[in-house]
Amino acid sequence: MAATLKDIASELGISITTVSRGLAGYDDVAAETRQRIQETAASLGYKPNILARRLQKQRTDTLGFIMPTFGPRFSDPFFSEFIAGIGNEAAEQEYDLLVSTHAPESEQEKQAYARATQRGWVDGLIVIRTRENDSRIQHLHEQNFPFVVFGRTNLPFDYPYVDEDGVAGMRLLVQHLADLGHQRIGFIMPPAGLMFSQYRLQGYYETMAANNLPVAPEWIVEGDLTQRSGAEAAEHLLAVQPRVTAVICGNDLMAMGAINQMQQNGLTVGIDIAVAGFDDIPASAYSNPPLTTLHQPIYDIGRQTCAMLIDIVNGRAPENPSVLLTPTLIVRASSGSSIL
Amino acid sequence: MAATLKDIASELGISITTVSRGLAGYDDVAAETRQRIQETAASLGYKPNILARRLQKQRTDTLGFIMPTFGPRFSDPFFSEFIAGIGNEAAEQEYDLLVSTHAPESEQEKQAYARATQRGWVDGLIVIRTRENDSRIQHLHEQNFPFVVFGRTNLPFDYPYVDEDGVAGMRLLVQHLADLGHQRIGFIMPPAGLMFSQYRLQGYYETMAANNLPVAPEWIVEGDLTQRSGAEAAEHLLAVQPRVTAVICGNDLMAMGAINQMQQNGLTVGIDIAVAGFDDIPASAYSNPPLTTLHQPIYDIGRQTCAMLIDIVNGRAPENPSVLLTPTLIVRASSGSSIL
DNA sequence: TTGAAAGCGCTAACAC
DNA sequence: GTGTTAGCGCTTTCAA
Repeated sequence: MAATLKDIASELGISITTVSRGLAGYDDVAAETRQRIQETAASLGYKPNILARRLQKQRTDTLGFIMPTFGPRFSDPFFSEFIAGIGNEAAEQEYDLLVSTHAPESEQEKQAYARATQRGWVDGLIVIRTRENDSRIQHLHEQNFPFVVFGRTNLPFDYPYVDEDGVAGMRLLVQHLADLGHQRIGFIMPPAGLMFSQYRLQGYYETMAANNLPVAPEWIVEGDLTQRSGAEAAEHLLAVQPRVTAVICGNDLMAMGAINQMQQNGLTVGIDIAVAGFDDIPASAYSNPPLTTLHQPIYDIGRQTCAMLIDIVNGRAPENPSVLLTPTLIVRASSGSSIL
Repeated sequence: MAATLKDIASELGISITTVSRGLAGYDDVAAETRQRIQETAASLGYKPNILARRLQKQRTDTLGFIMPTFGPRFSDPFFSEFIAGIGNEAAEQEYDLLVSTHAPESEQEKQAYARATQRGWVDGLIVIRTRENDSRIQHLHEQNFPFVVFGRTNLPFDYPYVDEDGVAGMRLLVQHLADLGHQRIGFIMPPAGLMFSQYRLQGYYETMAANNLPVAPEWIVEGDLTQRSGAEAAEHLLAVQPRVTAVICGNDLMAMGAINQMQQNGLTVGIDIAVAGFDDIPASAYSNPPLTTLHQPIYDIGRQTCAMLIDIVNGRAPENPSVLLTPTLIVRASSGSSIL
């Protein structure tokens, strides 16, 4: 039912080649012929078959993004914003975006990467939520397949990435709390296997040390980035005596869970105890109390990551293949005021 | 560099056809031949070119999802969860998911739909956030292109959809507040152009009337689904005298903004004033106070929508092409207790 | 200015 | 069991 070049050609009694060129706007087609071709194409409702074109051109004009999702109730505002960023950049540069979702480190995820690097699937991949010795990056590197990472990993070769400087971010945050007079600062860290956890943890240790503040092992509790785990971690932290006076959370979602738990325990967050997050998701400005956090420009990071990938798949060297952005400290009521 | 069937064939001195069949596991290939084919394929690192296969088979095994996004800071947890739902269902049934993002009603969105219905792009589309006389649905219907909608619209023909019963949901919620003794109940409605706003508004009117409660026009303020707009709308509502004693918000995000604003005005939400949302995003359980809301199983809706679409693109009639789900009322502290 | 022909990589009907 | 042939729809040399 859908019209092809062949249909137009036979309708007009000319060759497929000429039709193809006429439609493509080549100037070696007589103006009158082109005119007739375009009219016929329009009347037949011709639409090029993108698959055929791609097979011929040997490129898909498609980018892939394999989302690591945890469990069924996967609802992290981070991802909507990131997808909007890469999606808009891709659309502007006329690329399609293929998205798939898999549990991290699962067999399915491996297969998804194996498939994605087949010819004809996508021209390049975006990788996020890096892990230690990230096998995805290892694989892509070995296959010599184009990719850009949001995040870094500890593998002994170079690869293009955009990342936030977690160490610097935590430095700002810990220093802020230390300046307010806090001495016992807990840390609800993100899953240890994620690279950004390590940077944030490192920043925490470094800045505590720089302020001559000791760190008790019980002050560090691991969560899984959800509100629920933040609440559970807070429960553990509060049981440790002498109690911490401030708690830094590895992301805003956990911070919200932690705040909720503290409030249920009768504490007034921002007065009895200080809490801070990481990410500055929109909700953090509207929580009660509003959340002190580190702002990351997720949308822009998405755009930048995508733009870099498009450069790479087109054989252009990215201007800067190792982008490191420092998060901005956003002070709100949850970290309270000086307790000196 | 990548090996093709041709490479394997010439390596082995046999025909491409035999290689193709050997790899596909047809049983009309000698076991020994198949063996050799597979070994050579493995050693050459053969991976089928998906584009060529799709061109031949005349199907893309890909589904499309065009996200309506508003502004750069687009960060709605609803979408992560929905994408996880359709993504997982698609993956299980071996479909790819093509995602693009465009501002609703924009020229780009129109073009995206026009492109998506070209042959070879995707086999079917998922449409969400329906609007009045939704031009997307009109277009897809006219083109006779396979699609499934999450939501409904007011067009005079049938189409497959999954939707929440917004009228029934609001009935539960308004009744809950009326039962608590509230008589002046405000409504921060979602954008009027969205169909679900109309259902929710209708449910609000109907249930107010059923309880013999009058509705003042000033009690209805329109927001844009973001926290910010919820806060602004609340500010307007609070200025109206006599003051409403309860406020229903068209989604949880606006409810959080509204709560924040009320608190800044010195009100204790859940005591001085009741607030409720719609969606039950994970954050609503952890807000302060926790939010009374209507639960929608977004993830399952995503899966169901996607499964229905896959049925349709395969020419199977969906079991039930018009699924209407009633949201569940989740009562939390934000709606307080009886004020009788 | 136009057309014939080859080819992108794969599948499948049909013949041997 | 295996090969020949045609074809999916398009682009692009090369000749005319």
